[in-house]
Parts: sequence; C-alpha cells; structure tokens
Amino acid sequence: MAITKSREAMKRGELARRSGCNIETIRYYERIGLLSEPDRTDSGHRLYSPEDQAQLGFVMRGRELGFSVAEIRALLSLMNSSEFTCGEVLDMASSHLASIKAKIRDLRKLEKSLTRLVRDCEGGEAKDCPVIDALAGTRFL
Amino acid sequence: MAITKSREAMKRGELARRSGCNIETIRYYERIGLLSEPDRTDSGHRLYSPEDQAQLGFVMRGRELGFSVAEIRALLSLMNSSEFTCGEVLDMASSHLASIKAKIRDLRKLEKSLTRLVRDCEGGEAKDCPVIDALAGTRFL
DNA sequence: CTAAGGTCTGTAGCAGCTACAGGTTCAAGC
DNA sequence: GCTTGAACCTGTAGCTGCTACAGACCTTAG
Repeated sequence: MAITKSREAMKRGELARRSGCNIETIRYYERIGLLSEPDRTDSGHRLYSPEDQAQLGFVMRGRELGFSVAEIRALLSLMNSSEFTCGEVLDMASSHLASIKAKIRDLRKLEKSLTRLVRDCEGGEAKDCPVIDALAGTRFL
Repeated sequence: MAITKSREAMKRGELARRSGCNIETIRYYERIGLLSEPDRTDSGHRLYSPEDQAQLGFVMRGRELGFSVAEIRALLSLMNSSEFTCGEVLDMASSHLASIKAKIRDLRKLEKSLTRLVRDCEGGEAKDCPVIDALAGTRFL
C-alpha cells in the first residue's frame, strides 16, 4: 500500500462508514460522475481524500434536498467553473422548489380523494365498497 | 379475423385511444398480470372486450390514486375472490393513505428548507451563495 | 501460513413504464 | 389482384437511483 497520504486517505468501507452512504452507492456515484475518480493503491484499492469525502457530502445533501442526479451534476460543474454566479444556482433551486410544490399539490389531491373514500367505507362485509366502486369507475371521486 | 364479438371487441390501438393509456403500457400491464390475456384473432392480434377495457380503467384509476402495481394486483384478486370483505380493502386504502401523508410530510420539510435557502439567496454574483453553502455543509439548514 | 474479512470488477435486479427494431397483417385505393 | 402504409406482433433496451450478488483478488491478525 502506498504510504503517501495514508494518514488522510481512507478506503471505500471507511468512507461509507463515516459518511453514512451505502458502500455500493459510492461506486455508483463515481460511475455516473458525481464523484471524481479517487487515487488508488498499487493494488487498485480506492483511496479517498477528505476532499472526496466533502464532495460525497455535497452529493448526499443534494439528494436529501431532492435534487436529481442531473441537477447535482450541474451544481457541481457550476461550482467548479471559476466564475459561477449565485443567480444560476438560484434558478436551479427555485425551479426545483417549484417542482416540489407541484408534487405536494398532487399528493394533497390524492390525500383528499383517499380520505373521502376511506371515510365513507365502513369496513364491514358490505357488497358495495366505496373504494372498489371508485376504482371500478361506478362512483365519482 | 374472427367474427365473434367483432362488434364489441377492439384492438390494442383503439383500446389505447379510448382509455387514454399508452399503447405500450397496455402490453406491459398484461405482462405483469394487471390485465388478463385477451382473446386473439387467428393471426394473433389482441382483441379486447368491454370487460377488458373496464379492467384497464380500474388499473389506471388505481395508479392515479397512487396505488402501487402490487397493491392493484391485490385489489384485483380481492375483487375476484368470491367473498371479499370491505374491511380488507379499507386496510389497504388506509395504509396507502398513511404512506401518502408521510410523503407529503417529507416533501413539506424539503419545501421549507429550500424556501429558506432561496429566500436568503440574493441571486447576484455573490461569492457566498447560501444554497451552495448548505450543500457544501458549511451552513445549517 | 492460513483464515477471515475487505475490496475489486461486472452484472442483474427493483418500479413503472416507454420506445425502438425488424417482422407480420390488415385495410383501403387503384 | 396488387400495392402501400398504417397498425400490429415480438423481444429487448433504456430511463432513475440505487442495491446486491458472484467470483476473484488483497490485506491483516493470529
């Protein structure tokens, strides 16, 4: 094993443990370009630097905020371009926010419909179940 | 082409047109067992009956209500079992409702975090973008 | 030196579709 | 009857975001 950087560097398992990321997901992020290819030991084991760990953290927080892989890729390349403007980032974040709001609206509609169906269903052995009726198209939502 | 049922039966394209379902999705639903295998003409073209169309409608409404394919499969087999109880359906519907509520809660958290970030971002050419800072881990959400 | 664990690679699987290629078949016009 | 183009057939690959496994190699403790 290479001696250089050995104090700071860690292998995939430890990065997984430290970051809380699934060990296979780390390799997946590398493959799709969300993590840059790390150094390797002479025998081919990956060696991650603290910078790699920071980048993984960036990706994970982005995912937690619901950004898609494509969006995170864009954010990363924005950051790495020497002069990125906060405006570009703002555009991405606010359009992402808009899509989250839209999802919430859709889900709230579902919630309303289902709540009504569940409320009207008595749960007995009735022949006419409002939920089934709705699905069968014989009842309006 | 078989003469029987020809007045009522339709081919895949027409079923797609009438139901609003993507034509490939119909075949997909058949493959995964959400639609029963339809009759065929002598040359192998699928012939859908009005019952098939009703079943497709059931599946589509289920999907619109956010039920998973597995849940819809279960609902279908419940319906086809001679004596299904409304209670079983109610259980499925209300646990599905619970998962929708959970999704809404998660999305609302995201919405809050993102709204705050976007609000604090002035969108100029600032060196310190709150969105980037949050992703980089140098700012708490 | 050996055994157990970690890591390597490639690949397959999940949901829920959607789309395409390459081959029949149908239906309408001439 | 023949041609043409649309519709249909099959199998399979792609999408997103992972997750998991097999079989080989490497590392480390005893």
